[in-house]
Amino acid sequence: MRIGELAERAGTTTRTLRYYESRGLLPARRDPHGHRTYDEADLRLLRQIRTLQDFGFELEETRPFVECLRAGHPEGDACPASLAVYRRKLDELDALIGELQAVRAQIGVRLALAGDPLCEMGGERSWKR
Amino acid sequence: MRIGELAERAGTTTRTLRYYESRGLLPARRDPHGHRTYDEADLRLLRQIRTLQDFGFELEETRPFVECLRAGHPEGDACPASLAVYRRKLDELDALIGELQAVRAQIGVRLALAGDPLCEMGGERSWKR
DNA sequence: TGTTGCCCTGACGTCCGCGTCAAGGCGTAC
DNA sequence: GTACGCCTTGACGCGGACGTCAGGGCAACA
Repeated sequence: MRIGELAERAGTTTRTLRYYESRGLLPARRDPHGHRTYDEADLRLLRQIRTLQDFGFELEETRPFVECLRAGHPEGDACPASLAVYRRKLDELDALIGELQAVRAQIGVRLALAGDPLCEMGGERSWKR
Repeated sequence: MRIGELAERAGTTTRTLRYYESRGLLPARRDPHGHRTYDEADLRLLRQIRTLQDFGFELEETRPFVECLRAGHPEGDACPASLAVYRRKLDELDALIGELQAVRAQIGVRLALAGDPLCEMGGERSWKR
């Protein structure tokens, strides 16, 4: 299949695919016209990238997963390098979530002090006002 | 005081102050040499901006707080517009924290499925591995 | 023959909060 | 005189993941 079809089937754009190729993440074969050609395996790689992107992974962080799939593993996270990225991401998320919860608490306090009766306190247990 | 002193007292840089001025957030008087001149009130405004920036507020979101202080209120969050920003930020934070926790849980599950015995499950109660 | 539709490369634009460099002015100290 | 230190404006750079435009090619269909 060509780039337009792959983009559509993965819910992304041709620009994105060309960008991935420029980063060496998803290289394409070429047909006699110089047009990029992809197969079902490429679609799987692309879906893996998109899933991780949706999780907030940077593009470079998806590389181990892609290479793992290309190495023949059935899942992108079947390789040690992928698991290492998972663990790093877990630590990053924990740190970030902690900071955001601290900020949330601060703002909650200030809202309460400013006399907003709709504001509940307590942090993560009461999300809705 | 001049720009260098204000920057140092607020723990920031002259570049940052000129940028704030270019955004209309912290305009400066000028002395006969054309040099920017600030007073203690400007330092308070600047500290307010920096505090909110540290909280993750965008520069534009700090504007109501600055204007509130400039209007003579003792606190930047004493005005309705500031409180509105607080509430919007709370909602944004809750949404973001929720998403991040969902992602964290997903990654935790995948790590566990991939056979990482060090990984604990359960989301926000067990942050450390 | 012309129009449509897909593809190509190259390059500049976007957002945000500045960092960094260039080129120059003014005042003080040595 | 000249070196230093602070100030000025203007403008380009950065990072990340693309969006968008310019200019052109090739094939199928009417």
